[in-house]
Amino acid sequence: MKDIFKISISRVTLRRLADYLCILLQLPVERFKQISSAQFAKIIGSKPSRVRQDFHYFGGFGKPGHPYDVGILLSELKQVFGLDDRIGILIVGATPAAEMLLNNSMLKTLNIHIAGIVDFNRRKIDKDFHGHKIRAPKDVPALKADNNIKIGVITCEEPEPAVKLLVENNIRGIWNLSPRHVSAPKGFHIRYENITGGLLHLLYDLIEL
Amino acid sequence: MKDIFKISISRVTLRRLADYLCILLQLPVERFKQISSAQFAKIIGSKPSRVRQDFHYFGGFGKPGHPYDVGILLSELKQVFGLDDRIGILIVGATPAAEMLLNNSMLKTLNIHIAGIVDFNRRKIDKDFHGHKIRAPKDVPALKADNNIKIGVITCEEPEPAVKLLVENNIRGIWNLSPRHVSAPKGFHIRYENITGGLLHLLYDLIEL
DNA sequence: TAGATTGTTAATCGATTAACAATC
DNA sequence: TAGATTGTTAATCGATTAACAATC
Repeated sequence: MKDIFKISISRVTLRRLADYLCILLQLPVERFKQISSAQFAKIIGSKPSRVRQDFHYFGGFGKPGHPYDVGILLSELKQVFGLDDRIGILIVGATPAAEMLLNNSMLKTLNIHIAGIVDFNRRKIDKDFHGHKIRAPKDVPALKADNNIKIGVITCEEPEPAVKLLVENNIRGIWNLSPRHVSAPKGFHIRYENITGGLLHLLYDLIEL
Repeated sequence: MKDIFKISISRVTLRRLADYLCILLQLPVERFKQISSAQFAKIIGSKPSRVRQDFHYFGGFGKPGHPYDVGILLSELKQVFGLDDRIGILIVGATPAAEMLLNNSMLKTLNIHIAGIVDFNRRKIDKDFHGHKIRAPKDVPALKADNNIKIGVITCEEPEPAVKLLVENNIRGIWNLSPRHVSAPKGFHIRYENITGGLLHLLYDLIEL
């Protein structure tokens, strides 16, 4: 990463960079000390030139004549996403989606930890949820102070109160796994993750004529 | 949908069409009998001309001079994704991600039902999983015969045996929620759903300089 | 009819790709 | 050095957008 400026990177490129990172983390380390743009492209189903162009936006991560060094690549890609610090996320909603995140091995590998699970339902508060104590909304400031919480994840069906809570606590990244669109003030970043979208796309692919 | 031919539609357009459909399904029906491209664009954070262009690939879903009729739009969009028939999906892996899908209200609304949950772990087979009996891999042919199963969902960490099972049973849509990339023979459609990709994108957005 | 809003086109903008110079 | 593979450019290809004609 040679540039100090944060250049404007397209959503698709950024998304692919995330995929590259996840692929590297899944690779058997002993067998892959180096990886070429061609090998990479084959795994991900892309083209070597696209891989190199994606890296090029950040000045390139290799040296001409040699395949990429997996260790260097990993460290550069982690830096792109600000993963040098340990990142905390706050889950809003003690739901099956929350459990899925608790169970997600990639998050641990990325040095992203679940700093707490909050629920609005009073009967759930203080109960155990797969090894985590469910917290009350009023506990969020204390949790945030201790855990470098950058992102709040909305896993409940109704996103409005969750967004309100995150905005009040100035948690500026909002990952919306609920089915409804929602908005937040300027300075907050929301991502609507419509999981069924991928399934529908697949259904379209299956239609034949 | 005026065209009989399946035109080549870009991934981004198709993905937005899925989002449009999900938004319509979440809209309070009483208040929205009609919706204009401008209203739509505002909800989804897009532009009216892009909404209309997306619909235009399918010949357009409205009549000049009038906003779209929500009922017609819903029916057209469902048709785009082949949702006129009741679609069945098979879940491979009795995992938290599987529970998340069982709990997903959008799937029910889309007339997509979970036809069965299969696991490779013998100790899990025949046990109850949130109201579903966990099935053995050998039961898949019978399940498929009864349930119009179009898609198999891989929710376990290790995708290889799951893909093998789906290919053997000629389930041609493979929705891979596992962290690893995987390939399948020609004629099968695989979608790798890297959920952490969205989270990483959000982390990038939060970096400031 | 007049007004509203779509369908459709074409210009603009951005992403992909191939080609090759650079260089380890 | 020669070979390999990157970094970088520029051409091509595709998506977005604005503008307006069509029309209910």
